[in-house]
Amino acid sequence: MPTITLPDGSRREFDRPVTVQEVATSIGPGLAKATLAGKLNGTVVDSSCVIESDAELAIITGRDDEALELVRHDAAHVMAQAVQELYPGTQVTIGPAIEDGFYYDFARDEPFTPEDLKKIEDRMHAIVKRDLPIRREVWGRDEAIRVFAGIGEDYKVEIIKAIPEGESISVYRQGEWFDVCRGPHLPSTGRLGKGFRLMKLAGAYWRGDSRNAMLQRIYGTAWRDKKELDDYLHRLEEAEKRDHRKLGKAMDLFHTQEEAPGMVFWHDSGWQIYLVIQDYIRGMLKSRGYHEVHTPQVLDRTLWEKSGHWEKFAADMFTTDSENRTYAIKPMNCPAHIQIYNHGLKSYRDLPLRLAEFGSCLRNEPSGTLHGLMRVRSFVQDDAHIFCTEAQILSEVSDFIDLLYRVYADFGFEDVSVKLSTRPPQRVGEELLWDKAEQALQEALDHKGLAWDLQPGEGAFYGPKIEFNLKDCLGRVWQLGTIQLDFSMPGRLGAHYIDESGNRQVPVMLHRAILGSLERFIGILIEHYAGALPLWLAPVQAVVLNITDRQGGYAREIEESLINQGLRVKSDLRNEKIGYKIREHTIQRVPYLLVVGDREIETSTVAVRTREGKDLGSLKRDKLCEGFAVEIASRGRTVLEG
RNA sequence: GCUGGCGUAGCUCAGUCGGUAGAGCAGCUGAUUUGUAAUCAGCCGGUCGGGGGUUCAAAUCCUCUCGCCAGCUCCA
Repeated sequence: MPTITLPDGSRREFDRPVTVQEVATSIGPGLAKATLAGKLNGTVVDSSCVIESDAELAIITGRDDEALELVRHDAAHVMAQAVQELYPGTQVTIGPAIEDGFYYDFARDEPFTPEDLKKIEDRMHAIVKRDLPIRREVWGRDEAIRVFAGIGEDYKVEIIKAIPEGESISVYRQGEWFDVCRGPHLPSTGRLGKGFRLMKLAGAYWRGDSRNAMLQRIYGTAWRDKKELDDYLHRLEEAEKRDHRKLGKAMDLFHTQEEAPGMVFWHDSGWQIYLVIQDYIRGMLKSRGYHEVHTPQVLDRTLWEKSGHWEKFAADMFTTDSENRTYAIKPMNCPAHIQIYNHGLKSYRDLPLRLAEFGSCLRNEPSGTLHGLMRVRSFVQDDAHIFCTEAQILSEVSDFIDLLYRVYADFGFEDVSVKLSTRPPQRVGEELLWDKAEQALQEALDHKGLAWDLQPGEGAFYGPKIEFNLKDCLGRVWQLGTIQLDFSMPGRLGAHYIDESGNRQVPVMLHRAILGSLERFIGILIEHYAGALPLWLAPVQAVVLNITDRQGGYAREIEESLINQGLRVKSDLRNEKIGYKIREHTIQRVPYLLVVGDREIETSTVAVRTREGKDLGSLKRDKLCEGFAVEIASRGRTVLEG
């Protein structure tokens, strides 16, 4: 005789087992109609779920966030049904709800075309209209295997076989169509509504393994109603406008071309950003005890054999031959930095030794992974290697995390996700060392009060690591900073120091980068700011615009004086209307437009307009300079005002 | 690397059934001297990613190849 406790604390007693739907009906007809599912003791269940004993229950309606996942999962099922109705013989595999939508992977010899997508979507709407009740059934294992094998669903059979013995096998049925599924689901297909759309086609390996067959994946997005869908589509459109590849072209920052896949031709404006960032990082490192070095691009194969790269990553390295010797273009800087470390005998007094380099690296990334500035074959890292003792790990990692967050904040990034990756199955080094290393990283993270996710087994073979990630405008996550402990390479390459008792010891090496690849970082910056970079980073910080030829001399004078103050300024003296020039430079995201006409000459001022279209009025020249200086020094935290 | 899609002027894009390539912007020239997001007119501009093939004829069809895009796999 269950007593149901509702979210408001009220209780309802029943003299027999009841379903979620029945509880809803007992509360009111409006709620009964709106019921999609229930949350029973914290777990989302079908509205048809029978409650036999006392429980806490919340009714889930379209207003609840939990409804989103139900809708998406149902959309996947409805899509699978539509596909199988339209293309008999197509096998279904898996189809989960994901962020913003859902997908379903199909096995079919013939590829789906974009036109098919439209047909499938139309059929989905038809299935929604049929408003088929969705019913949960529990099948026996053998029966399930027999039925699915009987209709030629080989992948489903494999899925069923993978379900642990003893776990019940639930099948959801909507009309003629059914699928093995853990659930829960909506009460009927009609509840899916119109808030979905099929988005794209893609290949995907069965069980995510590139050795397996390639399936056809159809991605869709699904929301609780049409309006939410439209909002989402609008957000996507806006995000696309921020795409760094598009903006990079429009703002003339860089280009790529066929002859150099995965490599960037930086134009002067883009390179300006690059240089400002390098200068900034240099300043930060200098004040924190780093020593900047510079090492060769190309190193003999034998060095890479010793470091272990040749064996593990030969396919990903570019190589070159000369006079019977084979060289590799460096994919990373660490072996070279160890060479510098190895020059001269090191004492424990020399540690920690922090060697930094804007190291230019080349990696022969698979062609399919290249992506604008985000994934390239040639890039520069703000790389550094810290050689230290085990006892120094914690403080070095902590200092690094402080520095990293300081840098990210200066660039305007607050939303950083942190991951700790621990020992992988294949690794070098003693367990005790791994224990210590993982603990040191974890301690440092907790010490800083950072929220982080654990990625067990995802560490490098030589040591655990912390990753700092940011999302791009399309929601893809990219790694920027990292700090990795390495107990292997220093020993392999013969690094050591003399400890307090006069014994030789192998130092620990910390690989660390804050921005990661400068290319990727600039890509993220462009998208984060939609091209409107803060004043200190903008390639052109201001443009002086004259109204007529009469102010040409004055405009040049302003331009020169600002350049002499170290600002990046241009003048636009073309014989064009002021509106035309303003439009052009606004599109180019120039932070400040300085308009000079006869009035400004008379008063020795400039009329200041921001790229957002805000008119700051006429400012005296020294006030302008001062304002710029403050805005730059504060990294945009204080901006120029009229 | 794998699956699917795409590649036309500097840029954004159109190009029907295979019939010999077009617009806007940019550029150049001229006029206009202009007050806060596009002044007007004229001109120039293409080996249709590249190779091979089918055809009387290919941007269009076939094939190989390169690059780009999306996803998957990978990312020391």
